[in-house]
Amino acid sequence: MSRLRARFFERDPVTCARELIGCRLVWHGCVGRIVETEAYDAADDPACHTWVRPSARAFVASHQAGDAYVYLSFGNHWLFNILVKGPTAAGFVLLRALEPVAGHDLMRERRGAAVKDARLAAGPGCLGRALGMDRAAHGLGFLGREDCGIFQGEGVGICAGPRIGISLATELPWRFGDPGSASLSRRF
DNA sequence: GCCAGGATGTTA
DNA sequence: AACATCCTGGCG
Repeated sequence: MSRLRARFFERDPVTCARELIGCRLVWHGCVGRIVETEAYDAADDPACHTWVRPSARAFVASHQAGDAYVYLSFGNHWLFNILVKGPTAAGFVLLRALEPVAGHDLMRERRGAAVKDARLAAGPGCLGRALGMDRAAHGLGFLGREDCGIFQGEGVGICAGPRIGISLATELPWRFGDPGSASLSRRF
């Protein structure tokens, strides 16, 4: 299985978001198959943080492709994005859902014993919680770390639809997923 | 099953 | 004031 390098993220966010479906995320003892992502474009996407946040624009300028962009949403949910930054485009890919592959015990500890395995990281907030995400991960170049990374997966059917939970640019079909997965945050 | 509402902290 | 969310409870 081949490890994704920063080069993978030196392309436009929509392409990256789509091609991440089916890949495996390794994160400090947890492994999950990426089954849902969203793309956010730094150039002209009103839903992207760069649209209204100088701090997000500064992040893009001062970090490298593949670095983690992590922030707190609604006061309790750490959302895990990956910086995409190439010659002609920049933005973020939000990781929205994983199918647990390994580290179930760790994830269950953080999410609660009652949560079904398939639902441990089924949603961006749940994913952050399951992985133990917090501000310490923000800005981290994790692709090359021993205990972290993303690895190529087998090809799967990928579908697209409108992004979830936003109020601007809702017409863009920039949510991607494996429609057969039981770990989607919502059905397509 | 579906929907409305509240918790909660950071940014601007 | 808004927000890239989640869980609960009320109602069919």
